[in-house]
Amino acid sequence: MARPRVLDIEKAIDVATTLFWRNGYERTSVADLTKAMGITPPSFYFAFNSKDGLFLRVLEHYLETRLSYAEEALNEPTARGVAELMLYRMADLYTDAAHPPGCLAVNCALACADDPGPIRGELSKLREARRMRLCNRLQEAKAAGDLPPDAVPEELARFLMTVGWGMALDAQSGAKREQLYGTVERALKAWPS
Amino acid sequence: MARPRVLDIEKAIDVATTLFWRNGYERTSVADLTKAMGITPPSFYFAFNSKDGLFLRVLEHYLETRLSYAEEALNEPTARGVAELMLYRMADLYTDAAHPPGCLAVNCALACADDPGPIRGELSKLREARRMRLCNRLQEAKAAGDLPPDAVPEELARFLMTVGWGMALDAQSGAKREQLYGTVERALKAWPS
DNA sequence: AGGATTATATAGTGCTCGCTATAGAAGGCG
DNA sequence: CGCCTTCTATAGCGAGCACTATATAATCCT
Repeated sequence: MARPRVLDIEKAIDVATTLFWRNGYERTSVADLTKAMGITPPSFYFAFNSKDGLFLRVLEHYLETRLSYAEEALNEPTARGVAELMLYRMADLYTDAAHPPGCLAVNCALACADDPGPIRGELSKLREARRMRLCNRLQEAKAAGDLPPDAVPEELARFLMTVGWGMALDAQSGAKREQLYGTVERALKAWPS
Repeated sequence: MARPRVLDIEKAIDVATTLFWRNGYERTSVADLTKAMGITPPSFYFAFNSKDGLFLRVLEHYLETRLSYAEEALNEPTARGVAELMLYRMADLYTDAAHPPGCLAVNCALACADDPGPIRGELSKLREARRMRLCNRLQEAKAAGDLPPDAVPEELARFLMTVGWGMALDAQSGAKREQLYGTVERALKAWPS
């Protein structure tokens, strides 16, 4: 009908992902985003409605592409394998030179307000959902005799997530992949036999 | 010589600590601070010079009062005791109902810029210093035969700090003290015998 | 009390924030 | 082409930010 759209949404989301990842949600301004995307504010708001709206899309994209990489671990046949692969893939993700260090969700989690906007809630829901999936998988394992009878899936899942978040912070502070691997190996020593 | 100061610096720092702890550095405005302190901006700047200056004092105070509580663990006679007490005290601190949940330093770490101001650098230095102290203590232990010869103090220290940071995030997300205790117990299972 | 001194309060600085009203440029269809 | 639709650019909105210049009030020393 008319002038074709020139903005590449996919690429714009990639750019935004990098900025949010590196600087957090609040420290990334719309001006930064539009400048990096090479567009002007009206185009930005036509495409994404709001900064919040863009961030939610970035988060969704991050969840689908990066975190799913770690959550493939849930398909491992043994509970031990699940724990191992999940931690190693987290360590890989948080130290992937193709992206800023650390975890996008963790890096932004603390930098968002508690009351306004759906962002903090979304991040919290995301963390809870990940732990629930892991917990469910470990419950299956326990039912199948793949974990000792005294193992508490909820506790084990929380432990793994805690180590993962800690590694995300460590990576963002500059820790190298091998150092995270050391932490992973150490943490796995706590896994029930 | 003249009108005596009415502002209670100690109390003002306490108030600021709570605000920074709960909302992070960036989301706490000078207006929020002055309102909570019951003073006006000029008094604020007379007393603290800048928002950064206040934050550094808050951080110093936090380090001396709260974190020293966790670092008393370094005085434990055995390496195992050091690890145990440190993790438990972190869990206690992060779930102390007298303060907002989580760790002030962690809550603010990600919400600060990387280039401007000395804040991020200060937080990073603080984390590094804590790990170094712990690492040195574990090296002593190893030299004294209190840790196996194949133990790597640097790796163990990093592991403990990682679990601590993860717990800080978990607590800030609403985890209860007993749940953190579960994580601590699990983490301690990874400790070399 | 007088007057120097110092903390306070009012009001406002320039800046950046997220966001948008208005107007102009670019292409498909008759 | 001429026109209409759709995207884009310029410019600026009000609000909030960290911070401060000016003026006022309160105290101690003489």
